[in-house]
Amino acid sequence: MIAEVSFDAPLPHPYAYLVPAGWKISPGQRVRAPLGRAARAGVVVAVREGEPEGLKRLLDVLEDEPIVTPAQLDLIRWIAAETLSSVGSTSAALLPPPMRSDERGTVDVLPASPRAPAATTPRDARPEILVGAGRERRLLEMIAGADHPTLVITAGIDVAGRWAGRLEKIGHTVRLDSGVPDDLRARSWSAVARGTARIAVGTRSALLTPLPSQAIIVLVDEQEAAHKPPGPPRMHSRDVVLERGRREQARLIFTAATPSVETWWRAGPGITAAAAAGRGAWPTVSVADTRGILRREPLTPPVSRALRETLAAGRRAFLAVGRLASALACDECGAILRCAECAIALAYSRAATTLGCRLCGASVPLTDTCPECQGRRLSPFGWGAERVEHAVRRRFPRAVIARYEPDTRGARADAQRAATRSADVVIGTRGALKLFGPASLGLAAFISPDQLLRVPDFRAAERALELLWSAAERVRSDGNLIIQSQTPSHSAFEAVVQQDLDTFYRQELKFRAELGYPPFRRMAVITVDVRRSPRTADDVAAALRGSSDLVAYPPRADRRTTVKRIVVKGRADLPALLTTALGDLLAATRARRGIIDVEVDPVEWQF
DNA sequence: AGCACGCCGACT
DNA sequence: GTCGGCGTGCTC
Repeated sequence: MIAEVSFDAPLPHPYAYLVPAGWKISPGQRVRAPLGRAARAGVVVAVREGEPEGLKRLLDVLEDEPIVTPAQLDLIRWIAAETLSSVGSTSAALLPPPMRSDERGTVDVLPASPRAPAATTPRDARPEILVGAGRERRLLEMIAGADHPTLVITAGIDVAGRWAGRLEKIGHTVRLDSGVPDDLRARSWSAVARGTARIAVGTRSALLTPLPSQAIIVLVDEQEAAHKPPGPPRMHSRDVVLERGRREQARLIFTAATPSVETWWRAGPGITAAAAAGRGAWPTVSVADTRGILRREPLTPPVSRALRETLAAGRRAFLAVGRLASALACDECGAILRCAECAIALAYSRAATTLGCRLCGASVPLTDTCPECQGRRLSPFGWGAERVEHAVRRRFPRAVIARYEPDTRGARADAQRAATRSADVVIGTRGALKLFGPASLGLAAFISPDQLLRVPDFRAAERALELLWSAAERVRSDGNLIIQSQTPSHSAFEAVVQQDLDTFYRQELKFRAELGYPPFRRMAVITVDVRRSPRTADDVAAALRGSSDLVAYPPRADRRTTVKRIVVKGRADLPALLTTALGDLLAATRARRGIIDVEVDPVEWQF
């Protein structure tokens, strides 16, 4: 017998090995086999008869039974094809790490009996969408009331942990994410497969957990970009769940405060009623127009007033700032001081004597002369956390103010957590929102959310809505959410003011349809490393132009790095068209070296 | 991915 | 005269 093995390496094809006599090897089983000089772990993707000459022998099995069914192996193949990735790297990302040999022996991985029957006529998966107030309570009730095993997928390990705690109150819950030790995780995987564990929680690595038929798969916060982090499997968990649900006839439940535009569109008219029914308590939301206001003061009068009232009432306030720090600009010619290397605005901080580049870390001495016009009137614009803090301190000297810095770790993170817990006013970026529970704030104010709408991403408005809505849910119904903006009538702001999702999505879908964006077209971004292969970008662009069903935009250089990007649009069959068009280029070594990188259905638009 | 081979610069 | 850079190629 010959086993075809796929490895977790950028190898496009499986490799054939001789199965030693007497071994029972099936597809979906993980093995160790010699590859080059080393022994490596891989997954058996096929077993066949054939000529064994010239083949090496398998070294070892990592499990006595397959860890996935043939149907799931087929799903892995589908994911690999859709993402233009290898089967080996896709399965490595979707399966729990193999147990060490000293841990094995007690666990039978996949039993013969309860496995999902292959769907005879796959129907389109229609997830139930839980939106609006109380959606998490409703989800818990649904899981408690259902008589079927449930797999809950979250975007992050911390969220998985929180849900594990909530679900434990309903029934015994196992965790399948890397927040628990590997051996426990492997045991939980097999417990779910055997049907002895009824409720399981995990992140992306739990997406393929074998489930009995009629299982429920829940995707928590389906709109989260964190459901598609970098690295394999290069697919949003939503798309994996939809395909799995379609193949296995599973019941799918998505939760979202603000569903992705794709999900809203897929859900059909029913979601409009669901969103309307989900309108719960809501704070007073207002937009403070900053047009024509002197740019020396980050707090508009409405925000100052609300902050005063909030502090007087003994409630807490959150002031949201953008990730971009403030910069220096010339009052005479308007030039912005930029990093000579990276061309991005240098960050200005009030205390520092230098300007810093957020990208390359370069430090430039503070100057008082405009490099463009030699003018002497450089002044800060944009509102970094530091400048906002200064403004609040000046007005409210007795308030306890804490700043939330996103990338703090270790002891400093603990100190920060303590500081933000006891502060009256927390100033921070969007990451700070997770510090506050539902309806816990007296005031949330967005200092300059217009930045969110200026990022060059067609999902900018959707992202802005997500953030603002999430803030609104954290404000008490007798509290205030204030949005300071130069474009106060923007549809994302209007949606939060009116607590009306439907109008926003209708407009957004119209815009997406007109401009040919998802869900009406699929997109891909192809990145080519110019330094290592200068002509490849042109070769790729030429290859894409050969396909009449693809629209490829000209390669665009990224000033900050050595890459060029090509944006491609196509229809539902985009991955297949890309595979055909790029065939030889992808098979070449340079593709595997990461010189050509294809990201299908990108969610984070790096500029 | 890892690892070998292979051809050009600064040094025990 | 070697040690070592990483460009190119291969792994059943």
